[in-house]
Amino acid sequence: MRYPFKDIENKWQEYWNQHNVDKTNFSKIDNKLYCLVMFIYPSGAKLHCGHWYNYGPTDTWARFKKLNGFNVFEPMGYDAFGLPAENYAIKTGVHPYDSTIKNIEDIRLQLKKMGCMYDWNAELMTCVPDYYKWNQWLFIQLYKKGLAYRKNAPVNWCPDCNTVLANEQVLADGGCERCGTTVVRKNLTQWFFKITDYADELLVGLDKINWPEKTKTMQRNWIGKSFGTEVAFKVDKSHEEIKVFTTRPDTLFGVTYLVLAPEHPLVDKITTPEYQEAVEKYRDSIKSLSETDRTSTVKEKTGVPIGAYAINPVNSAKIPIWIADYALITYGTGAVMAVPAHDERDFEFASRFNLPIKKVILEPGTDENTPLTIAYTEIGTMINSSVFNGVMSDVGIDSVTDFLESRQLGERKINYRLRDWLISRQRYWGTPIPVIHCKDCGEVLVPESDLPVTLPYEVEFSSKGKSPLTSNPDFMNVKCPQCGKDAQRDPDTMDTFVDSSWYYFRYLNPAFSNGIFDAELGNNWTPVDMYVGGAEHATMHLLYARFIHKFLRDIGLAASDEPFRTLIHQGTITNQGAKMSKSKGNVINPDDYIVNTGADVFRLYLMFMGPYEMGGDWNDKGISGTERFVLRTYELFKQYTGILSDNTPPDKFNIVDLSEQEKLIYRKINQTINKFNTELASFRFNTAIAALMELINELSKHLSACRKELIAYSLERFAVMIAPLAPHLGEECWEIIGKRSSLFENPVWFEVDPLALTVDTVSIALQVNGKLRGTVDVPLDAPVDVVREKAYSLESFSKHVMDKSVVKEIFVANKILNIVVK
RNA sequence: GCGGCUGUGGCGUAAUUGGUAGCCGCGCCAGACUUAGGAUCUGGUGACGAGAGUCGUAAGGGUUCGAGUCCCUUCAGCCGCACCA
Repeated sequence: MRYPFKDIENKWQEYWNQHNVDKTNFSKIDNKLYCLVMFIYPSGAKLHCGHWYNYGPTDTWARFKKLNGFNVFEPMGYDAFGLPAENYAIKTGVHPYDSTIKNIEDIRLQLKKMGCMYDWNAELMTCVPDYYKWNQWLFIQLYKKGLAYRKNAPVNWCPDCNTVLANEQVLADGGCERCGTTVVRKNLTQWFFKITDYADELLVGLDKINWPEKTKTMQRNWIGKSFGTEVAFKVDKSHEEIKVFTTRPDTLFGVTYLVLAPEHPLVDKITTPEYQEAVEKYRDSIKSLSETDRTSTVKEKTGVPIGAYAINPVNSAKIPIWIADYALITYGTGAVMAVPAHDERDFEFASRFNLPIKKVILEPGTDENTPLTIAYTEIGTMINSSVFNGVMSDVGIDSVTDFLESRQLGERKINYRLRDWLISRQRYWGTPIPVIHCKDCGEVLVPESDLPVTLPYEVEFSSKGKSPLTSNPDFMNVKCPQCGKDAQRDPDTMDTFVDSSWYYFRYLNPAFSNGIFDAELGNNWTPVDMYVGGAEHATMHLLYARFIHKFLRDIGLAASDEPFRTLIHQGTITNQGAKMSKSKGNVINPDDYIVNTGADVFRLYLMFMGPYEMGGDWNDKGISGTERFVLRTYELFKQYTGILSDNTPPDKFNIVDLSEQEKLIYRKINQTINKFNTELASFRFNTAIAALMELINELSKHLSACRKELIAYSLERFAVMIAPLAPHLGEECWEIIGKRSSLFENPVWFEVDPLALTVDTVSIALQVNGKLRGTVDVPLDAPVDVVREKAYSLESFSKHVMDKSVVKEIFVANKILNIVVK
């Protein structure tokens, strides 16, 4: 390849750097555009193809916007805390701080070679006190509002990572999000952020943001809002009552037993002595099961009665109380009213344990005596339901609830599947929790003036199951800020998702020392206009960040309701069908490509592979195509070096003055700009590149036959379009034809000449009975008579019409003439 | 099990949104330049057929003058959810 990519790419990277081309002027806000990619998680390997696929095309979009006149801010940073660095330390003895800093240095060099217009003044990393101090500050503000609290609860414990995990970090198969090890349940006292307080707002806010529907659906399902009724059942021969949550109060008359979660606190109180042993045995038997095993729909339902009975508040029926693991302590009240006739799970359970099945909703077309083979869960007529007999069950939901509310037997209730965010981790490489535990004063916040609580360097990493920080007495032992007596620091660190919940604010001025971030800048520059990152964060980072954003708004630090206005997920690049990972040894190293073809070619190829949101399997067979394209472009421009010095192209040409070949070129240029604008605006890089390839094919055929002004006109526009895609090449081409300043320093974008978009002749498809029988070229908007006449004079067409009677004629101007014959 | 997305030449893909299927690129074939070509340029390239033509967008059916596009059934792949009462 004769294209000197190395020289050219170095040259422009140096130029951009020296002239501060990529630095954002934050004072100009009328045309601001904040373009963000999910920052890099450096605690393991270096940049791979997937990162490039995320960052390169997004930078192309940002550059396109910059050329279009936007004041673009595009930052990059490092999500630098986290388990991998610590696990690496356990394995090799290299301290997480050292390995992370080293890694970041390597990654920074790689990033700079990509030629993205990151504002390096804005670079940040989360593992330094300057940053995590504000995690601690945030924690304190949440605590003060009652939104950070500690409780003992059944939590997800990863035995391999030796730490608890948030619900969001447990995979569908019950594995740990980081290492895949099966997560077990443990009862532990842990710190939580009360995201559930924002459940409803997190739900309705989704309607206002431009995110992929799929992601919004996932968040909606994760939040899991359901409307229902809470009904109180008295326990027979006891003062206790059991509250159940149900979405089907219309089936209340059909309750034949009650189920408590095995962990339900009432179980110990109301189990009768003769059942105690069986209950304990049952509880033991399910202890070893993971949450996923317990909630698996394929597993046969298990449970035991506890000897106590409950009274149905609407008909005073005495019904047995059971415990069963299909009742979850973590959802609703931890108790279920079982209506086997109208709930599949209850039906299965009742059938297995010979519990009565009482029909209270009649399926249309059946009668009371029709036996049930499966639960009937649809709408029907209520029966065996006292005063509600004959009412349709969908109406009955409200009527029964009204009835219960009027007698104080129950009330309407909204339940969420979302649970509070467990943020403490029994790990070292994270933000220390700013709390001191005092024997007398209990949990005491570290005063804000004492922040940051600095993460000590010296710790023992392999202290299994205990927070590593406990191994450093200098860190752990402190005086209580309230009473001054000996006390101990909280030994846990925060989930790294806390770091990433507000980093987009900090980017605006990472050196800001008067607060978590510069709120004025924050108000001017957020929400983020475009956010690009992987879909795997749908119910983790992307949910947490929305929560924290709303909290920051509520304490007066943010003006908007949502952090990310538009969200796009890049597809996944796989290798031989498998996700690239270090452990599988199938990672494609982009560095090799940069050395062999240059950054421009590589990012062009990534964009050309296919639709951005689809991703695909890695295959470099086609890279020579983009290589050739770059070379052809470069050589075309070289042919016309300095053309602008003695030819000043006009803003537009008058089409009628142009020769046939000039018309062709003039139209093609304008059509391409037009197409390019719409394609690039919506991240369709592949089609934008295809349009430019078509253009260069056309240019290399006809450009030399054009007058100099039109050549200059065409090349100016071509350079501007190639620039966002291949920025070094774009700048170089811009310079070759004689432009004096950098394109990205003085952005330019050309208007389309609308007159050049219309053609004067169109090719019309001729069909007989829907089959193509030829085409004719006619003037634009030619009437049917003209087209018909031309069509019939065409033998390949007319021979299919001859000797047949015309039934119908369909004519769509400029498109098609279809004759239906018999 | 439920829900969603996807399925187009040898390959990656495109298709003005119901109107000439296969743009662009890879690969392949032929030619040009060349001491040489795994460089570059030009042309060709869905299948079958000598040709007229016929067939062709996972499979089958339907709506329509006309379907890759809309509807129904089935299959395959990917993703999400999975006892949430």
